[in-house]
Amino acid sequence: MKILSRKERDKQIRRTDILKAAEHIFALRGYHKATIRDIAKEAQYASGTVYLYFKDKDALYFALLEEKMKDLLSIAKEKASQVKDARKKLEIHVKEALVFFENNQDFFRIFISDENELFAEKNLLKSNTALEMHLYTTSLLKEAQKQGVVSADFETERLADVFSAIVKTIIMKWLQEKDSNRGSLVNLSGLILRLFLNGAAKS
Amino acid sequence: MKILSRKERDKQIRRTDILKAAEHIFALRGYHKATIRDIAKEAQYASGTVYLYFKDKDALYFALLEEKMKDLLSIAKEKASQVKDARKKLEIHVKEALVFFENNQDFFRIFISDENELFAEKNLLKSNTALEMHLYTTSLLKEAQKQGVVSADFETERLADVFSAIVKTIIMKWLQEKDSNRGSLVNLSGLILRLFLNGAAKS
DNA sequence: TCTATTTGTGAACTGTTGTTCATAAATCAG
DNA sequence: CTGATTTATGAACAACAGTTCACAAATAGA
Repeated sequence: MKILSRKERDKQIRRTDILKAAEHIFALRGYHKATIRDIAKEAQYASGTVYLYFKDKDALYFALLEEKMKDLLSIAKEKASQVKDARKKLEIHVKEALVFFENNQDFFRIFISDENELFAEKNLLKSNTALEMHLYTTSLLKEAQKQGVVSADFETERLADVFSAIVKTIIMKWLQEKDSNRGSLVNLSGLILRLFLNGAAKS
Repeated sequence: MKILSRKERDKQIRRTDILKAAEHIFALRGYHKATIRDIAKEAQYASGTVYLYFKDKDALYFALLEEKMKDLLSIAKEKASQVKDARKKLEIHVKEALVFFENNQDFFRIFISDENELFAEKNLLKSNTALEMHLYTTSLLKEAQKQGVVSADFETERLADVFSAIVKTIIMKWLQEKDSNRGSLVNLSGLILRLFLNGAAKS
């Protein structure tokens, strides 16, 4: 039925509106200080309405995180799959992450905070998508080790952690710079790769 | 007066007991979920007593953070000042941090969470000691650049950020390992320095 | 147009937590 | 020992935020 389908579509749109509002408020205030009332207000709904679309605050938060991470992951995988060279794959991976986060700065803030919550509390329930992202990064690096681009001396797991940490750090600091003095985030992909692959020492 | 001095000393001891309890609870639950009641209970006091030693929850939290960071900073500075070579200075710096955090794991969790809170909210009030730590790391790297140990191509600020990020990442992952399979954290100083200075590429 | 169903509302309910304060216990000075 | 001062207590208070729900508005189908 056309009608029912449109109803479904409208429902999705409203759900997305709430997610957008949540993204903004969570990024602005952090999970704990963000209130359902704030989010509802931003989405131009009453607070009760939020509960028609999400079971509770947690479900809203996780839906937001999961869906955005899925977006990033699928984009990155798709683009990187178009080349064979491991170094090039890494480069594309970094660039896609930088582009994505430059376009989703609110989400980046939530993404970063979330990791620490998970670390601080012994909440072991890392989201599936987060795990997938980690696995994917690890697989890229393993391939790079096979191809001789990256030294096989290091444990791939640790490399993945450090690699991600460098990317995140560069993004964080870029976000903290005054808008006026900063160019596009993608310009920093070279810096990231050079630091990760060749280090800081004088060559 | 001897008597007054002992009273003062006892007061400090009680204050320290509360700080210890706070360190444990904050590390366990994170700032927001940690309650004054929990902390008081852990320190074997009633909740009101906490307010005899600290103005409010925030003051307790910041006192904890500041005092521990000061400890770390002064130890690291002292030890590193004993050598001239910039690479050696960096090495000592890393080792001291690793030793300190291995002995203060609860504090490390708080320390990490705090940075992200500061980033998530636009709370620009970074603590003085945190700033001092950053400045100190920067100065070490600047010296390393002068001595030709580290390439002058990079902005020292960014290097300091990345350097700290690598150290923190390695510690975080070490903390997450099962106690049984992990040796002392200090053993990882070589890994950190190699990754930071020479990168992950096959040499 | 009229009724049924879906969707939206926001006041009210509930539990939690930071903080205060009247009271009690402990310690001290003389 | 006694009154004064310091320190500790935990019930009570107030604010806040997640969640529910009785009711209202909007929409669909006839």
